[in-house]
Amino acid sequence: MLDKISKAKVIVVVGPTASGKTDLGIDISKALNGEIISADSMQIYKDLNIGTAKATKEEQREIKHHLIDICDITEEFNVSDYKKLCYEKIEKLVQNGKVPVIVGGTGLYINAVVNNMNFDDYINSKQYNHQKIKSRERLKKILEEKGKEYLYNMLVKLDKHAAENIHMNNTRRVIRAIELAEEGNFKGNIEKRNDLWNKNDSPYEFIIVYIDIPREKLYDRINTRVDMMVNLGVLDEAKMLKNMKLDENNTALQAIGYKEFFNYIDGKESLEEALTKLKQSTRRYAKRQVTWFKKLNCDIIFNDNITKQELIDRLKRMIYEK
RNA sequence: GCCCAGAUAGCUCAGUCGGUAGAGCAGAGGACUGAAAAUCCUCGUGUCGGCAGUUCGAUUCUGUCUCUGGGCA
Repeated sequence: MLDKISKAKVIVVVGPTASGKTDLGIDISKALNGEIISADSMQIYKDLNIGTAKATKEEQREIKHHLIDICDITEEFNVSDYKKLCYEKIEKLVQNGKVPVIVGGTGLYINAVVNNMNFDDYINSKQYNHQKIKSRERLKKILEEKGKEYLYNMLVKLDKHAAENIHMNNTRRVIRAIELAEEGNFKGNIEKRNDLWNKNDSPYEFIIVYIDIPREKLYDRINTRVDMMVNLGVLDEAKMLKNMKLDENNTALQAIGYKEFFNYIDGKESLEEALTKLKQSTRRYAKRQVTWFKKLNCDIIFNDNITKQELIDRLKRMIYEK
């Protein structure tokens, strides 16, 4: 009981893409003396601004945003990096008397923070970049030559419990699990899995706000936002990214909002077609996000039944009153 | 006006030698523990264009009508 009271409160704003997280996060931060910590696997990268729907420079001047623009496009980054940096930021803000407001749509990152996922054998991914890519190429070659069944059996031998949780067809995650097992990280081990959930040991108490928008309305917002991005100049960003000739596995290339324009830039497709595809993959992404957040234990659902002011008042009470 | 080809799931189409039907795409649901805006799994009942005829039985055969392509006038 005493424990709970003494824990620093952290607000978390989640919701699908285009649901209005950025605006809500800023409004909450303004009202509660907060600063924003982004939880977004793509806004991590510098130079991807319009397509990732980053807060504008003006918005960032109004309210400080953290964990945005911290990597070059060529750099590797992963959940454990994120979790570590995020906890460091939270600690710093708390010490400065600020309310941390985590805003983002990357379910895995949110999960890692909120459930205090344990990465005690932390390895800085940047240092191991080269080695990892080499081992990934090796595994991909095995997949190509011997097939997914062979690859899957490799994992079964290395880490049976990890294999049980991964479908054989999900070769990408099979490869990732083999990589980890070969590094000595047996994530599938049952005892260890239980250890990974340390929610109650987290030094912070997370107050999760989920933005809930009717599907139809969300899809409308996605469509108009995509059109807006074109006017703002995503195509220039897409061209820049394309000209970098990055490795096909590069994380930044996975971002929705750039690769969809590549065929148009090459003249193989009309702009219309590219936009249709982009809107579609954004909708699908939003759907996957909704699935993810449904599982999260949210404290407040922000929908038409509650005004923004009511939400803020409620958060205020939760933070300052016992 | 005449001739030909179509009309089947939201879209594109397959199929049923007559026993009421299935793919791809779209869409929906789900998973997710070190690449996650990625990756993967599951889900297909629809007056088979309308009406009539033949038949035990028609989406399938026949006739007719409507509509859509294409050709000839």
